[in-house]
Amino acid sequence: MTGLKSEFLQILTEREFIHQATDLEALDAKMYEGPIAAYIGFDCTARSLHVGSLVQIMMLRWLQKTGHKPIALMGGGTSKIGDPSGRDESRQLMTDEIIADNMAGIRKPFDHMLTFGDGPSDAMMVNNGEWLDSLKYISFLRDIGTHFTINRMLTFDSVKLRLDREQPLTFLEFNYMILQAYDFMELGKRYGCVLQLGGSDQWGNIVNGIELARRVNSQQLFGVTTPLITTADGKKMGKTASGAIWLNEDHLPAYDFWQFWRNTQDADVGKFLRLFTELPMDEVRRLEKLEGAEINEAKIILANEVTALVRGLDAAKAAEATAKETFEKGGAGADLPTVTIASATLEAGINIVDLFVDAGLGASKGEVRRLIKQGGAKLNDEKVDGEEMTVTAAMLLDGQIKLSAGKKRHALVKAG
RNA sequence: GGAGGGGUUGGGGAGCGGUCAAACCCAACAGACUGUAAAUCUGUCGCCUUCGGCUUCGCAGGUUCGAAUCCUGCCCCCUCCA
Repeated sequence: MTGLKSEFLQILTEREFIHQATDLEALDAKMYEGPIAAYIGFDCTARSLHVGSLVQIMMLRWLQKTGHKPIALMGGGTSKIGDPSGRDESRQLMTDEIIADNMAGIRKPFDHMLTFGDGPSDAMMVNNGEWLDSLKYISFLRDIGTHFTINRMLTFDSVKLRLDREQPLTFLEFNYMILQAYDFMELGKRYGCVLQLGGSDQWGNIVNGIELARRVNSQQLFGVTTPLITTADGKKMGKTASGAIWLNEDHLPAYDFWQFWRNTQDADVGKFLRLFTELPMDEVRRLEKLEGAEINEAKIILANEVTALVRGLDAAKAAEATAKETFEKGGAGADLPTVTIASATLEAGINIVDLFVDAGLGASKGEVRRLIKQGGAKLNDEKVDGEEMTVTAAMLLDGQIKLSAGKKRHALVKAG
């Protein structure tokens, strides 16, 4: 776009990652001059990250690809406090065990997506518990606390919002921004990290770190934030009926993950290709221009690319094969969710409604009955037209029965 | 501490003694149309085997033939005053 010189910032700009940035020209100059280290912090509040964090991880990848050093900071220490940004209520305090457990879960996708090691552009994973856990209160207050005025802290959105709504903000949470600021400075000191990336909700926290480093060390640090990613109809991306789109396989099977991307709205295809794949921009522009049924090609590519990135190539291929088999050939792909029913039960016969519930295609029998009544239930691709139907082993085709609820939800039943 | 207002089915939000499983909106789900898209239209949307039953309207009791609706106690939230 404009006269940016560094490859990293050019890419980020072109792919529309940047929402706000501090002193972009100076940062650009520095990144053009030579490799830098940059970090993003991740909360350890769940066992897996979801697609909301994928934007951030993509930035780390680009950082690595363009020769810089990405640091993934695990908030092992700060998660004991809880970030009040954008929240009306305090987080539940978490125990050390839970945090450690979460951290182990969150780690997983990073191994796919970044190359870790000791080389100059190898990624690092650091836990801020390393320095936060052992802080000495009085000396911390004297060294760091003097650089923060309450007056200013009260003006930050994360704080102001709570106060305006007269929601309690504990002193514990009030300290969060100071600790995150301290993190930034500490990473600068330890690893020469000069840039913090993050979501737009982290702007305040990032700026605090920059100011702290300037006051304490007269060091110039930089910050870049990404916009909140929304879908074309204005919703926050990544929420579906069945829940968040998790990055971890044990939270969301690869097939479902793939389907999420495959079902992207037309209007979002370009945006998602830019942010969540590394396809060349020429290709992105070509794909997003496709119209009518043709844009489905772009969606499949999107799904393949993202799934391969996050889950690995094999998972992506399996998911694509299953989708193809299921949707294009009307068959039953191996990657569909599968339930096993005891052979004896199946021999004796099981009611269709119960089977749908067992297969997870309905939350209650009532729901399944409704589904049948409305003509949305299928068994081996034949419409189920009565709730009295009994399913028996005789209906197994190649050892399995395919159940469908509507056009998109399928499951396989096997005898076992 | 004082004075008021409120907690209803995923969310918002009606209902204020029977006709209430509870209006309406959103979300969700299914069907039609399509392209595994969006928009639109139609239907559904507590649980259970039924025009039948069961369990729901912060919690626990009570009044009544009958309560989400009235009374008592408790818990939680909000607004205003101090």
